[in-house]
Amino acid sequence: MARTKPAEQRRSELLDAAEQLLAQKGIAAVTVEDITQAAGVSKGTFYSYFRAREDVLGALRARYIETLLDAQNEAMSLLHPDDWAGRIETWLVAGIRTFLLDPAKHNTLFHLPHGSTGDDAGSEEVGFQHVEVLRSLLTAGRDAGGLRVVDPESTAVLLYGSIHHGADYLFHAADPALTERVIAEVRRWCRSFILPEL
Amino acid sequence: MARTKPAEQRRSELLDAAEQLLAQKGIAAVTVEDITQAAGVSKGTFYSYFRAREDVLGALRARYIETLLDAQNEAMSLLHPDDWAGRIETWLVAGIRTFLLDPAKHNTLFHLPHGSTGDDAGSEEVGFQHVEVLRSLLTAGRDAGGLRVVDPESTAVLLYGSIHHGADYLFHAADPALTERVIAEVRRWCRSFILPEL
Amino acid sequence: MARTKPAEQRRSELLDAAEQLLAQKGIAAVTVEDITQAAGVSKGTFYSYFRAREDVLGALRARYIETLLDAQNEAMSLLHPDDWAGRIETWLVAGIRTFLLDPAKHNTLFHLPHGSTGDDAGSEEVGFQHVEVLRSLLTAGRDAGGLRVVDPESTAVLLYGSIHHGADYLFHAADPALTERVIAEVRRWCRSFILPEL
Amino acid sequence: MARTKPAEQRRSELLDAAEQLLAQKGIAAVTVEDITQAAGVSKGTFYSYFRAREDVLGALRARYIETLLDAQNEAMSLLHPDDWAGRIETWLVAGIRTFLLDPAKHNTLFHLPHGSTGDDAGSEEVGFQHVEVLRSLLTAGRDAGGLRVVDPESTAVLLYGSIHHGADYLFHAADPALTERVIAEVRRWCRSFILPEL
DNA sequence: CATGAATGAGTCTTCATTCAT
DNA sequence: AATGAATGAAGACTCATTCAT
Repeated sequence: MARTKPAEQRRSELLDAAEQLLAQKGIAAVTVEDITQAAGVSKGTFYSYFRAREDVLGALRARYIETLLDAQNEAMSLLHPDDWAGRIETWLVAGIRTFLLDPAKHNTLFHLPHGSTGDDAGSEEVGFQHVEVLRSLLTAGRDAGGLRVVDPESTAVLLYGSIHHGADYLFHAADPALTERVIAEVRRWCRSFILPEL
Repeated sequence: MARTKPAEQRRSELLDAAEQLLAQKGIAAVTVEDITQAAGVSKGTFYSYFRAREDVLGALRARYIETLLDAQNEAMSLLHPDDWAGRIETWLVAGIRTFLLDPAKHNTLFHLPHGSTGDDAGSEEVGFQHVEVLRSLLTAGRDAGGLRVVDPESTAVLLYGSIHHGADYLFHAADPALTERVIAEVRRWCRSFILPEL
Repeated sequence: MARTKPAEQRRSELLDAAEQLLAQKGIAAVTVEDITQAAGVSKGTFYSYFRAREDVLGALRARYIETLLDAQNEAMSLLHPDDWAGRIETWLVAGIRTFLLDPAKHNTLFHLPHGSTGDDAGSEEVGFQHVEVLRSLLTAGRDAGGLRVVDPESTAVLLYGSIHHGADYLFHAADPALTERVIAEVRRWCRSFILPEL
Repeated sequence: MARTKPAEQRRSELLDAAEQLLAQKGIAAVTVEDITQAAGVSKGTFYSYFRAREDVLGALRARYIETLLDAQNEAMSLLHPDDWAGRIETWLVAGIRTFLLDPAKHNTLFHLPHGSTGDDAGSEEVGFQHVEVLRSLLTAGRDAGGLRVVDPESTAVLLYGSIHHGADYLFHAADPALTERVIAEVRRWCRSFILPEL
């Protein structure tokens, strides 16, 4: 009955199953047995791939962030490298849009009981990676003379917060018109606020 | 042995104890016994004041939001009513500062396991009340001719997100200098972005 | 707010409330608070009238048995004292009929978790009083030459068992026709089995 | 530390332990921990075999009834098929005797708090199976011309009630002499009441 | 006498984790 | 490597009972 599979695939299957369940029932309600059952393996197998139940979360979060960043970067890559404001705008809007494709996934992954995994959850929760990407963009754009930014890091923090919360808010508001208006506002911010004065 | 107290006080004490513990250990980790012990009452007493363990959260969240809004409104009230940009700036900065006075409290109160209480938790989580206050300010300021805002609601959503996440980020970054820089950036936003062109 | 009432009445009210609730929810599910609330008194008051929660049961059982016996004896009293078989028959049938008027009451009162009140519950459960009445009748009838009974006590035990269980069974079967047939059978028993040979 | 056993055996052991304890302390007083401790397993194991504490009852009742019926049928099988009265008499007396071998077991198994499991508990409590066997015997005996019975079903109900309650009564009375006298009375009933007139 | 806030022992149930097979 | 039976610590919740007012 026991069918050996490549370790990486097993791990992936477990991760997929967990993600699915997490989105459905929330973190607290998903048991290890739920996950292994959904993945079609025995309970014991879980512990060959993860040291503890909580470890899945870290992996899933990393995966989600990567996916999101990929989507944003890909959208951004279509624009001309010199179009700094446009690229940032595109990057931000892609973030909102991608999030809204499957908001439940993000919510369950990142709205965690504090202190559950420890303290490293915070860095992911707070979007260090995203902020870092934004900061780089802003800095590069400013250094290249394409953006008017006084403090790239602070701006990155606040800008990321805008869309991060904005997306959350839009999900809860569930108002498509508002979504478009907020996106328009983001674009406006990028244009008026970031564009160089010339 | 049983020392009767006014119901409202008992409830408050339980709430205080819960808040304290929540900030320390996170929601998931706080047991009813923890709370009652900290409040100096027996386990059973808890259930005279709350129907279930989860009920405390709603109360605490409401309390936190109220406190935060009070602090922001109070700070804002010191400025001249016509100083729209200044008032908004002050309101926003007061939010960050108040949050940073006890960031753990906010984090544990609002970063919940998805689907736990389920219902209206989302609206609190997403800061409907704060956004609403901001929107009112922006609308009033625009109508009074003191602010240049295209879409007050969208702006409110994004602006609130900026400081909401900004505060979170600053807490995790734990860098006082960055805090000041971000606050400066917020001020800059308010000035350059919201002030009328004249 | 505290309104003093004659002790006996208070006790009665508590008993009534308990009986009502017992019939509705079963013994295990009825709490002291349920009872006191239904009786319109405070929890503490309960303990002025009963030493413990379980004491109500004894009282209620006694009350029920008394009522049942009264009904049976009254029905029996309408017949001529010399009509031994008829009186016994009437007494038995009255027992079944009275029971069927409110079977839930009996069930909740007597189908108890064993050992709950201790051991004296058994005597009530097993109908010592009823058996004793029957035994007296049978003995008297035999001694008066009106009944053919070899062993009045054994006969009483078995006869009482017949109708006791018969009533229970009829309640569960919920078949009015069967009820009448069983009652007819009881009458037949009494006639053919108990009547003197002449 | 974990010693795996065949599921059926584990289940049996848990059932045995529960039965033992039930007889000793009554249903309400037996905790899941009592049972698992007596069975030598951990508390959690209980819930691998039963969905809830209450589930044990159904299983035990079924087991008891089966055992009792087996004993009665076996005793009856020793007699000649045509000896209808004798077979019924034997069946009845075997019921009493078997019951008296371990009366506590029956008492605790069937004297339940009303409404606990609720559903089909009643049919077991009221001895549907036993009554059915008796009814069959009486009908067959009558049809074969070996018994004088007007209404087999009613007779079965009352007859079963006689011995059912009789056994209970005898257990509580704890008087061996009375036991024999009651059994003699049962025999007399069967002879005089059921035998054909010839 | 009556009240009802407070007590706290007692139960059921869940589930992460282990480990003999 | 995989299995899944077994573990047992942990926690939520109930409720009979007490007692200060």
